[in-house]
Amino acid sequence: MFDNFITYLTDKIELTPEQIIMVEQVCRLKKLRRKQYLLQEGDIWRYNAFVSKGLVRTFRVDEKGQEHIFQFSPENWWAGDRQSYVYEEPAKFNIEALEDSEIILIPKGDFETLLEAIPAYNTFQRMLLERSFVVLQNRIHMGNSYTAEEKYNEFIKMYPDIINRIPQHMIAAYLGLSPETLSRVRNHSAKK
Amino acid sequence: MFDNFITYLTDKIELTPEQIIMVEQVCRLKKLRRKQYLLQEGDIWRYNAFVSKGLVRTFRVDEKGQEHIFQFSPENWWAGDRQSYVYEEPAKFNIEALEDSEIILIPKGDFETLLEAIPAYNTFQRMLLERSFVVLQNRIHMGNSYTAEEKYNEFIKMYPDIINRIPQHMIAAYLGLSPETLSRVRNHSAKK
DNA sequence: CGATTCTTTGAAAACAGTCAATCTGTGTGG
DNA sequence: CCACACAGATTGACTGTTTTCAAAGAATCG
Repeated sequence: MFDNFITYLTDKIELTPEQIIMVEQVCRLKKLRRKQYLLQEGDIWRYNAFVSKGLVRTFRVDEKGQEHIFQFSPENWWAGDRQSYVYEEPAKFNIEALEDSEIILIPKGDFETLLEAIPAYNTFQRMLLERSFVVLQNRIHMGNSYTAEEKYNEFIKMYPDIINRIPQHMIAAYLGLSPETLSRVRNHSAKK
Repeated sequence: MFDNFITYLTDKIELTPEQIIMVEQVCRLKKLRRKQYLLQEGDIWRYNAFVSKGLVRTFRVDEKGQEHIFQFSPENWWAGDRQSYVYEEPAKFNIEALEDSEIILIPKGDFETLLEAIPAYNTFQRMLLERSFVVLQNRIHMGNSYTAEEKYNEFIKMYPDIINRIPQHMIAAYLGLSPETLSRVRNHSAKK
């Protein structure tokens, strides 16, 4: 039931059989159908969510009603609203399934217990956060210095495996472009 | 000598006298004069750097030769290149003093030892990283959905205390605007 | 198949960037 | 103490990229 997740974990860190049981005991499986929400803006996010199957998007709606996608999470990625999680305040993000998905939820309290009980996991978790930090940093740089075309090229270079599972206008919403601009960029690039 | 830093730390977490000594023993003081560099692109960054006095900027130069400022670090903030630090690869960033500054350097290895020896510090460090993550997240959103004017207003709201210590064209380089655009935004806003 | 959703295309408008010149203030050296 | 040089800020005119609005076409889901 949690095999995907356990495989993912034991791939990264060594776990004793007892520790594996410990992990399994705090896992909860949640199935989502396409278009179903895992988190709605305004609710407080109190989980760590591992996508074991499917694809999920984390997005935000701005004052003008426009959607901005923060992250796509396919299998073996995490999803969540860190701001809501850390500060325990209402989420600004929504999380929605783009495909029928299976999510493993670990409640915040249990997760913290895990980290304390398994030092290697604590270290791994910190590394994960540091890497995510670097990714965000590069996205800021990209946003400030790349043209629309460069942004798109960077995206297909970074995420070649998921582009065909995501509607184009959502890639635009991720890159901070209008759908029309992205469409033009794609066709124009092809011409050259 | 390291008083500022020790005050900062004991303000956040409880430390025994022995632990304080432990911390002090791994600290190194580095004085920088205005325009001096703490890190140059291409070098590997192996420290944790706490600004105990002065002001420092972390920036990157893109292919077109344009500067993009990632962060300003005044007193009681940290500076560094996390990508270089984590992956031990050549830095893409430069760090330069904007004022005569005093920096406390803790070598990577020593810092990790500290975190292991002082669990409370480990937790605090993780919280710091999580908060930084949230800040970056919001900056991405800002970059994708704010106009030039909104970006500037957000900046003065977030960092009212340092705006008068930073030349305007550097604020522009931080926000991803041209200096001319920022100048116009400021005057135009005043008119209304 | 029917309806919705997604993509493409065109034309016009808005926004920010570039280039160039001028203006301002500051600090340095004669 | 003045004059000059230099870095930074402002302004204007122009350009270019991206957005917006609108409509039509294509694809997909139920």
